[in-house]
Amino acid sequence: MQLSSTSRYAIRILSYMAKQKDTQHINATVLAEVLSIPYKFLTKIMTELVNAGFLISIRGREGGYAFLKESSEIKIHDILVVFNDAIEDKQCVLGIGFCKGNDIKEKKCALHDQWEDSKEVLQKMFKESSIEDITKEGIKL
Amino acid sequence: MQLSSTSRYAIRILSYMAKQKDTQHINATVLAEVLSIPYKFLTKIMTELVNAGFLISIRGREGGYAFLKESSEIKIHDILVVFNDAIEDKQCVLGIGFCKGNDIKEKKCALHDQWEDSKEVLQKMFKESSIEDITKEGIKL
DNA sequence: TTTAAATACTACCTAAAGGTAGAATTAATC
DNA sequence: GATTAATTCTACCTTTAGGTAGTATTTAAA
Repeated sequence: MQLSSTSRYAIRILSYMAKQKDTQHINATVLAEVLSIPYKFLTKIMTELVNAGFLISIRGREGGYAFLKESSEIKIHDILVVFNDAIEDKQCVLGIGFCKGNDIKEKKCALHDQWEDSKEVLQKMFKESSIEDITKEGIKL
Repeated sequence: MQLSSTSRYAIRILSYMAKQKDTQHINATVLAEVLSIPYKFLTKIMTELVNAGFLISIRGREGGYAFLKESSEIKIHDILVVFNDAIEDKQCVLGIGFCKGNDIKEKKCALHDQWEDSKEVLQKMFKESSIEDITKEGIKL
């Protein structure tokens, strides 16, 4: 029960980039090094972050990546959506296709009520926390 | 961000078994059928549930599985531990090995504070809910 | 204009999760 | 005692996530 490592990498990357406010853009070699992420895997993730519209890439020599969206506008939830790691509203903790929620009592799954509460706390956290929010001085990435 | 399907199967199996109070024991063929779990995969899980001490197996003709532990004594958390799906106390949402929690501010990861709250809600749910608790009339498995 | 340093694309490799197959073992019933 | 219905063991197959390799493309600097 945890986020995929791809999602975790992505969050750390964006959070680190947000911390470097003074820098115009930053390249993959540096990111891979400071964040201890395999270079080739990181570039794959970067391309997805560009395609998702969070970043722009500057190609060629002296190139790199920079924010397209404001870091305050990028919520953790948005990142999880890109990497298929978000908790769907209707998602049931015990599986798919047999829990029909509160409508009909018969169709509730065994953990339905307990999960509803936890799910809301998690979703709230992911939907309300932006990259800017989680990027404070003194944190480790 | 969800439980492994193995864990979900295991919870559903135990929950279904707990519902059949009058039945002494129940066999794999029936379980696989009513729960729509591939028979061969189910038997693999059953063996793990036996080895974990939740169930006993009755081998040979007319055999099957029965509870060894009381269903009220089997917490969801215990099941998740068996299938390496539990949330560790120290587990950080952004990865392993770089978030040292509240001790030193410098070592907190970017989502530390937000995750702490959610983690506690989840852990509480998993640690306090027993198989008996989640096995109520009118629920779908 | 060449070179070097960067991203992008395509294809593949590896490990783990999910799932399957078949034979061995066990024990009640005929 | 033979048969049958059950669990168990060992080994393998398939899919997906995580990761790697190599080449093409882009562009600033020399």
